[in-house]
Amino acid sequence: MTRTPRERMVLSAAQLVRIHGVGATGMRDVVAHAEAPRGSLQHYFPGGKDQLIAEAVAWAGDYAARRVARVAAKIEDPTPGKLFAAMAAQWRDEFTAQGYDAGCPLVATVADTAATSDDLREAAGKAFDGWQRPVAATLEDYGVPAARSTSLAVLMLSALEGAIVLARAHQDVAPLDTVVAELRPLLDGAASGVANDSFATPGGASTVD
Amino acid sequence: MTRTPRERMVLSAAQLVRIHGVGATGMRDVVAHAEAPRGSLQHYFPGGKDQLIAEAVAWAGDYAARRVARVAAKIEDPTPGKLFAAMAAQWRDEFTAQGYDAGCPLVATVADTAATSDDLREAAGKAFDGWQRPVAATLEDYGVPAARSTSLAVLMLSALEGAIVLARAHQDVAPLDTVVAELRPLLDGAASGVANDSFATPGGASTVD
DNA sequence: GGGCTACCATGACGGACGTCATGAAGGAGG
DNA sequence: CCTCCTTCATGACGTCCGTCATGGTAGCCC
Repeated sequence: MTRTPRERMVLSAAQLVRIHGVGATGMRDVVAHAEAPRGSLQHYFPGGKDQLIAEAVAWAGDYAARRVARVAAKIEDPTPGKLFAAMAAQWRDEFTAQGYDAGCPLVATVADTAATSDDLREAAGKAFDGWQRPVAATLEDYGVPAARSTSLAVLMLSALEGAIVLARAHQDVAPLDTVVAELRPLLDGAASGVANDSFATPGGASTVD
Repeated sequence: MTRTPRERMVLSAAQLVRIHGVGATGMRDVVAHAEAPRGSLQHYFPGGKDQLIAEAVAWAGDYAARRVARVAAKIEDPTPGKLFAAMAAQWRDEFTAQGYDAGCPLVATVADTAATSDDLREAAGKAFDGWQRPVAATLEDYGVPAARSTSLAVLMLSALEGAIVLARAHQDVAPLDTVVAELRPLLDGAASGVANDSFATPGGASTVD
């Protein structure tokens, strides 16, 4: 609570984007939520709404990255599958405790502005990268080969984001549990040096048709 | 092109939501895009914007379901992994051909309105169900046990939706290719009757910590 | 033909938005 | 004390939004 008004506004913007999306999040809503003076907007964010949202997206990316590091440190007997389960559990806990009003701000930003603002789309892309990097690094710590770790990190982020959307649509955490249950063996298998395609049809083409 | 103005408006609404999200899609934009008379809005959609968007979402769900059936019919020597690859390839092709402006309308609707409108959130949930059902049914046709097919369908939808978001953020189809490459062995393994948790730690708890 | 219904056209209303102009506190340094 | 600069306050402007009111046209049915 000792945060500067500027920080509060960025943080409030991120939270409001999670709930209402970029388009439906007004500048007046942000200052009201941040209990900040409205006049400060044009002072701290001369770039207008885009600058504010871009900073909120960047903050969200950093926050996600920090959260990965924090949760990874608390896993005992760590495996890739447990890391993914822990990441999903954070969303599970929030949904059950706080409801399904808030989703991922990066998804909301991409959905609303990918076609409209290159700046915001790029900011979201960098935020995703900043989130993906510690995931991949942690996977390597757990014994996943470097060549594989970024691929698995992309899979984890994709499955998690998609499950979040499904969970919100259904107001049910079941999709989160499902992707964790299904992905866990695959992820843990990658750490023990088992080849990726041990089950693939031998000699099968890697493209469809 | 022989579509009725009403159909054109629903279809245009769906396309505009894919690009701009729900909040930034205006009714005037819809009638302009559909080349429909503006006066028809209050006649065909007395429920206002919510009704129009809800119908667009429902249409999108039906369309996705039809597309699954259509693409499944064209796969030779079908396996679950090939089905997933084919579904991802449809998005891959669209991104490379048309650019990254348009995403999944269901994701955009959930991100924008999950906290605001129960009607739209529910419509999105039903649309996801209508999409998931033919996927699960096709998996069963391919030899996946019934108990497993819905779980894998949820995983496929989640991973696909998440990869679509990542692809749009990066303006690169790589995430789609990655999730297909990583998920293919797992999916194909499920069809040959291999147990899901063959790699899981024996007797391990299914929750983290 | 008269009347009824379906469909389309147009303009207006109230509100919310992002942005800007203007100006007032309030401490720092001379 | 005066001045400068950061920070905050407030009101206004122009635009766009979703919705509504009103009226016009076209075709079918009795």
